[in-house]
Amino acid sequence: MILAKKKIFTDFALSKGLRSTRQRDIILDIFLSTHQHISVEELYLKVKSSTPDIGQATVYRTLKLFAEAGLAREILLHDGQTRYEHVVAGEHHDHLVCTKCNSIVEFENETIEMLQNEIADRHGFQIRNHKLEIYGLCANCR
Amino acid sequence: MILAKKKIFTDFALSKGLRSTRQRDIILDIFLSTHQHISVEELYLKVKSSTPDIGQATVYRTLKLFAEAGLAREILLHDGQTRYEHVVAGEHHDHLVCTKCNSIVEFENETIEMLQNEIADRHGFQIRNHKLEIYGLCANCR
DNA sequence: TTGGTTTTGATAGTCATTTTCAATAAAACA
DNA sequence: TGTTTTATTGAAAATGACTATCAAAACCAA
Ligand SMILES: [Mn+2]
Ligand SMILES: [Mn+2]
Ligand SMILES: [Zn+2]
Ligand SMILES: [Zn+2]
Repeated sequence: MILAKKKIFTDFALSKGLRSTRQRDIILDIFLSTHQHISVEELYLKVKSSTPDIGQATVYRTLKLFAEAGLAREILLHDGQTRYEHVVAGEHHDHLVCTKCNSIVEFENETIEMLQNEIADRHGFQIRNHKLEIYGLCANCR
Repeated sequence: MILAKKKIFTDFALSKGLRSTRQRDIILDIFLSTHQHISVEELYLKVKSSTPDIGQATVYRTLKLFAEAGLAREILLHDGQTRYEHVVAGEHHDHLVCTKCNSIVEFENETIEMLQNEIADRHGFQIRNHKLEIYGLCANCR
C-alpha cells in the first residue's frame, strides 16, 4: 500500500507537470512511515534528522501537495498547528479528541454520514467535505 | 433574554472573583447586540466606534471570558480568524459552511447528537463539546 | 550538454493572537 | 471617607505558525 500511495503521488505530479525531486521522495517516505496525526513541525524534525539539508518551507509546501494529491488530509484541531493524516482510499473517519492528553480516537459512523447528506440536501447544499470532532476526556483521563 | 445573559456573566464573574468593569459591560452589550458569527476584529471595530478608548487586547480577553462563562462559543472555520456566536441555553446547532461565499447555515439534528453520545460511550469517552462542520457549496453558489 | 523552467532553502514578511508592564480602576479595608 | 490591595487595562512588543521572496541549485526535454 505504500507503493500504491507513491503511485498516487507520481500520477498526481505527472498530471500537474510537477518534477520529481529528492526532497519530495524523502518527505513522502517519511510521511508514509508515520502514523496518527502529525504536525508539520513534527514531520519537519523527522525529515531534518534523516536529511538535514531539507528546509522547513519545503516540508510545508510538500505536505500541501500530498493533500492536494489526495493522500493526506489536513486536520485543524484547537492547538494552532496544522496536522496531516493518511487518507485511505474510500474510507473516512472522524475524531474523538482528548482535551487533557491530546490523544485521538478515530471512529466511523455510516448513519451520521447519511444524515449529513440528508441535511445538506434539505438545504440545497453540495458537500465537499466535513469535519466532526468530539472533544472531551478519554477513558484514561476521565 | 439579554438580561438573563448579563446575569450569567455577572454570576460567572462573581464565582471567579472577577471585577465588574466598564469595558466588560460595554463589550457584553455590543456582543449581545450582534447576530451570527462575529470575528474578534469585527467586534473590536464595533466597540471602538462606540467607545474608542477600549483596546483590542481587552476585546480578545473579554470574549474568552464570555466563552468560559458559557454565553459565547468559539468557532474556528478555515479563514484564520476566531469567531464567536451566542450560546442559547439548552440549544445546540452545527454548521453548513459555504466555501465560496462564506455563508453559514445552522442546523440541528437530534439523531446525530444521540449517535455521538453512543460513540463516546462505546469508547469510554466523556464528551465536553463537539463540532460538526459541513463544507461545500451553498444553494446560491453551486 | 544545454537552456528554459521548476524547485529549493534561507530569510524576511505577514497576520492573528498573546504577553508584558506601567498606569489605572475596582473592591476591601480601616 | 481615605488608604491599601489587587485586578484590569491599553499600548506596544513579542510570539508563532505559516507564506512570500529570490538567488542558487536541480530537473528534464531536446
Ligand atoms: Mn484520523
Ligand atoms: Mn452558529
Ligand atoms: Zn486523555
Ligand atoms: Zn455560497
